[in-house]
Amino acid sequence: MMMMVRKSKGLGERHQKILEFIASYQREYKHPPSIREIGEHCKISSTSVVNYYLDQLEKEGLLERDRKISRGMRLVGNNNPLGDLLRVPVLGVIQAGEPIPIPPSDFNPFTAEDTVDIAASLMPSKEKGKDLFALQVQGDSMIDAMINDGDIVVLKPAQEARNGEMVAVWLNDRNETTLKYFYKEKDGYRLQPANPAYKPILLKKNEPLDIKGKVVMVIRKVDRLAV
Amino acid sequence: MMMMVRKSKGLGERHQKILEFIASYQREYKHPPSIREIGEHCKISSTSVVNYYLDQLEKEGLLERDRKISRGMRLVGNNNPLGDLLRVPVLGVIQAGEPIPIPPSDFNPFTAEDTVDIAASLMPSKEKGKDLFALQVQGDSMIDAMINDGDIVVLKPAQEARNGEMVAVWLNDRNETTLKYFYKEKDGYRLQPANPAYKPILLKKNEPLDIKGKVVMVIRKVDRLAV
DNA sequence: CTTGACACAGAACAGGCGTTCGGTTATCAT
DNA sequence: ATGATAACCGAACGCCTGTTCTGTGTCAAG
Repeated sequence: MMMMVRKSKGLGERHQKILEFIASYQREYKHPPSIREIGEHCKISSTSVVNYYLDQLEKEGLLERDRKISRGMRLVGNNNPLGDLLRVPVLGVIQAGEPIPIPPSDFNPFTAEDTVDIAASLMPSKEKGKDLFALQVQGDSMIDAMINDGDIVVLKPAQEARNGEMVAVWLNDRNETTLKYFYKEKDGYRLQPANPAYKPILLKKNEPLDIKGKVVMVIRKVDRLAV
Repeated sequence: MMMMVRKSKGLGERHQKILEFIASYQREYKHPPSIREIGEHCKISSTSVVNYYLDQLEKEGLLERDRKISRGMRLVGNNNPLGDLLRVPVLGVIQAGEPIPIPPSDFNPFTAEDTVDIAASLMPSKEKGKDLFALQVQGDSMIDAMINDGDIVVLKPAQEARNGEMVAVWLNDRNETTLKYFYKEKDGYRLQPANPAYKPILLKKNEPLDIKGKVVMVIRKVDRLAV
């Protein structure tokens, strides 16, 4: 009888096939396959052999298994078609002259109507708390922050900032919220546009500084037509 | 004995609790809980009652179940912490004076070293093919396209474009690839920067127009410090 | 040729887990 | 009061599924 012998130390043909099957199965059924299902689709007649391969894939670090649990396996890292999403509520619209809404502490993302999903892998682990919120930019008011009409800005609530962070700040004299890089200087604060073609705003120490949040991400969907 | 009676037709406290438990369990263990595990954490002593609630949640359209399959349940839509990701390969860097790389047809996302995950829900369904690719912007060369140093641009391969679409186009005379809105005009083409503070580029009909791809998304992570 | 590692097959075991059914308590309209 | 209905409980049934054990054919090293 013909036997497959793995020449190289790496992955054999069957390892690859199993990996691909798990990924495609999970894409289709939204849950992992059972050992027997893997066997059927990969022409492996014994569950013990599938188990044997899964053990190897686990040793290779390509798979994680929850023993004793039905379908308790998942592809590790980049092979997993299903991944963690952060559900970020879109609280409203930001535009010149409008204050930005702040999420109430009892905010429940389950009942939020408008949310955007962000792959958790895109976020630094520090920001993965559930207090993130998003705003949709309306108009050209954020153009000096390199942010276009329609962009989605993801923010983390904050009342203060460190040098170089982009913050949403309420400008009392202009009666608007805007996005700028924040710098503390010896005689006050400098709010620097992201686009060097625009001039910074200088605030004296005695002027009120009302930071609403830090920008952690900007997302622009370009599927619509521009003007 | 005290019984919970659902006054409103909507979700009761227990429905909510079960929903939240499934989400948190799935976030932690990467697979759905069993009926008995739900019961334990939600103080429901009978598996039949959990089943009873799951049926209701399914009828409400908040849950999908694969009967007969262990842990065969998933939260529907926005409640599901695990979702479809698009694995977009980052093929390289785009900067003034550099041509952008084009993905070879035999490109295998499984072996790609550098990828970004995009929540599938962020993409219009049309673009969900696997031929998307991404580029990292280096330098300020794309500043007129409202794209900053470090931004990630997601592109769909294309050789032509319709009016109003943002394209990556090779400018032969300038010896660089750039991102502009595309417009066809009667005597040629107009390549319009996204920022109205910059002037458009006008191309005559006889000048070569070399479109590399259409921009479908721009992602800016603002966790780093700016200059 | 012997030995051992490897790649399998098949069967049996045991626990996990969804399902179902009979029964109980509380609320409410009639 | 009374029946209907919704919200439970507990136990039993039985399939699903991971695990384990015994055995076999292949191949390369000693």
